[in-house]
Amino acid sequence: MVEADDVLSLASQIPKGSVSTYRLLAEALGRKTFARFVGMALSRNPNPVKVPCHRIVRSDGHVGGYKLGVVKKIRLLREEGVEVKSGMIAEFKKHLFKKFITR
DNA sequence: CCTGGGGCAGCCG
DNA sequence: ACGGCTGCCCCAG
Repeated sequence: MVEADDVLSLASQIPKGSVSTYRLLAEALGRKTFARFVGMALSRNPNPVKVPCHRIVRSDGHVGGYKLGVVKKIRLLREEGVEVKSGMIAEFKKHLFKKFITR
């Protein structure tokens, strides 16, 4: 059974300056159809300090949504060194983190 | 480019 | 507790 906490646990593994995707988290959970649920789980638990939800974007490199406002999400990413242009992550692949520790 | 359907844990009535 | 709808999405058409 996959729970919201599993999502948060994976999300917190993303290092500063990197980004990952809803899809990758879903796959790390072993359920590639969970992308939507991943977003909801992050939204449900707004813990900006422990869980950097702003580092999670859509699989096509588009920024995606953010409970506290997309504008804020973009600002946070920029502060960490990830440039966002026209709603897209610049050099998406370069910043992409996908080595999640699962168990 | 836009549209629709899928998937399922949570939220809300 | 019960059922229906939703959601920080994804992909095929």
